[in-house]
Amino acid sequence: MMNKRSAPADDRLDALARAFKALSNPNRLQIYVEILRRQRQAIGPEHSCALYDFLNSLEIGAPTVSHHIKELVNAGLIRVERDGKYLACALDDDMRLALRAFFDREEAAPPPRRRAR
Amino acid sequence: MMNKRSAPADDRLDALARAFKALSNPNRLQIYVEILRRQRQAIGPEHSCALYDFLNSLEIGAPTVSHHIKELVNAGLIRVERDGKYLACALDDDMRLALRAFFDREEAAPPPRRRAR
DNA sequence: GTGATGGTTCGATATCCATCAAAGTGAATC
DNA sequence: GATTCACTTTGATGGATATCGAACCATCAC
Repeated sequence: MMNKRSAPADDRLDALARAFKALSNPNRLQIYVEILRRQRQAIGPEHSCALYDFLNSLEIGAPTVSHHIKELVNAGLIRVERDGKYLACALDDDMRLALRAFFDREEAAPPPRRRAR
Repeated sequence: MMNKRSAPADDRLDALARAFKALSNPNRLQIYVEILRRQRQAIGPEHSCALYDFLNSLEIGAPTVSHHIKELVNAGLIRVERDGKYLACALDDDMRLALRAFFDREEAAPPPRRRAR
């Protein structure tokens, strides 16, 4: 019956908590789902998923979308690349699998890589 | 290319967003994990998982733990029963599986039952 | 170059959240 | 029924967050 929590488990849980926080905002979740959907349908492996794609289906402005995308990146949920004028958002599949494993059963997943704050 | 989002998908996403929000706080996540762990180890199908069990491993007070438990219930993540003086917290397995399915692939899960606010 | 388009950065603001201490409730025990 | 134990309710408070408009930066097309 350990008192307080152990450090490594803490790190892992904190990373998960950050991911959950990123997904806790409906608009951010919607963005994540959209990326997931496009990836799943393999609409285009490249491009797609630029900021303005989300802008039309979400009643929020461009600055807010930009902010949300950054949050998803910081949480390790997606990766982003500049493609000329456009943005190219892609799921981080390691994180997706880590999250799935978390709900599979506890202690099933290796700690996802940390990212900058 | 539907504009704005469709209502039923919205409901489902909102339910997920609420669940993620509940798990976004490290202390609340810790509580959830603890319940998950005890359920997994089948330490005792009954009792266990009372408020004071969490109190010792979390550097927060009893009112806050009480508040967190309520949030987890409202998010549909756990269920709670009074057992005499004590509390009996148990995972909601439907929600756990719905969350797992979400990370499996989008649109794989039936909408989890709604709960009172 | 000039424009236009896609995206970001910067305050500002309004709301929400985690936490606490103090007081309250309800069940067990004496 | 008085005490204790487990928990809850009720403000209060400090800090985080979502969103915006305005200004800014980068890239593409002339």
